Amino acid sequence: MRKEIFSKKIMDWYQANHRNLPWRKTTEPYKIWLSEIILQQTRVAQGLPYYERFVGAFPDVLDLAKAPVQKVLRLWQGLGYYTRARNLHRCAKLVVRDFEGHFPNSFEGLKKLPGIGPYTAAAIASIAFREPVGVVDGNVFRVLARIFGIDKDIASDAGKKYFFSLANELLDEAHPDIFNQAVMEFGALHCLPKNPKCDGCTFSKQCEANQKDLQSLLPVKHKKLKIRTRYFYYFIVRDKNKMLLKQRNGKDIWQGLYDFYLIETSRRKKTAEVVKTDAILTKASILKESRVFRHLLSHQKLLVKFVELKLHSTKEMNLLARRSELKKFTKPEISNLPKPILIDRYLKANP
DNA sequence: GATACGTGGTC
DNA sequence: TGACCAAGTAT
Repeated sequence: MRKEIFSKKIMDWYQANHRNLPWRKTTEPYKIWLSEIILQQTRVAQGLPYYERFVGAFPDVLDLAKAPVQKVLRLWQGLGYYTRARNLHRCAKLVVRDFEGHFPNSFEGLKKLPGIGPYTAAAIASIAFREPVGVVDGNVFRVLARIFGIDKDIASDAGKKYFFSLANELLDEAHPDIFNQAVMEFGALHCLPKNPKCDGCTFSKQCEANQKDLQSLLPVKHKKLKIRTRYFYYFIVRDKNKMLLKQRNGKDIWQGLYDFYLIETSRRKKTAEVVKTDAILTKASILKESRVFRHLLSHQKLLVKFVELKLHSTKEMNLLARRSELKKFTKPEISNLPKPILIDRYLKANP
């Protein structure tokens, strides 16, 4: 699609469909900046009341700079990402001190300020100063990836560069403010992440994703596998020639396999702390405890400690067994059970 | 490049 | 219901 066609269509759509938002009624850099910081990773509906309150409390950058940071944080309360509020305040003070209350009027100048990255610098430069620089946010990634059928990974540096360069090629240099907001608004209202409104879309014929039915596959975002860290405390409870085991069920790892009595905590704790959380265990005496075993799964890191306990009576053991759905096994029986590899390692080291 | 940072909405 | 996502930035 020719650049002129794209920009005309998207800006026509914008003129007909855009929301009336307070920061669209001004070109004051202060208010554009304020709105952009508030809207970082934040929906309009959530940020709007905060914007109104900030403008009411701090009509210009000097008011904001003069305020104590606590007052800024108080107004920000509930919005999240609180570093934004601290940087907002830092930035206001810096603008007053170094620039006599005037924001730098260029993309490069703006990007140096705290809390202003490539997206926000481009947004302020284009909207407040009409500098022809393209914005690239989550909406722009999605809209361009779909319409132009781009399958580059938006999480990679190369992908980001590609989209930034494409956005700048397409940009209507005579109306960078309208163009940029048009692409974002189109992504926010029409070309939605799920169930985009392709029926009757102004780009239905030109859109690669619509033509090839790739809407749900674009944009491509390589999701980084995040590895969860879990803390396992295994208690080895023996009584005469029997020991307690439990068959694992549910949706967790090692389904159907057997392991020892397990207490899982959200963070690393001392064994004594963990024992205290259990009425029966706390009365037992600790025979010995192992080092922390590190066990890696594809998407989990287990930090496991084994603790051998001596209960004072068979009665206590039975109580514990019943409450925790543990079962008693003798040693020969255990060797025939399917058990997690970690347990196997421990048993071999401690026969 | 990966990760932390918050809250609220969506399917 | 547990991801996934939302006008990203700083480290």
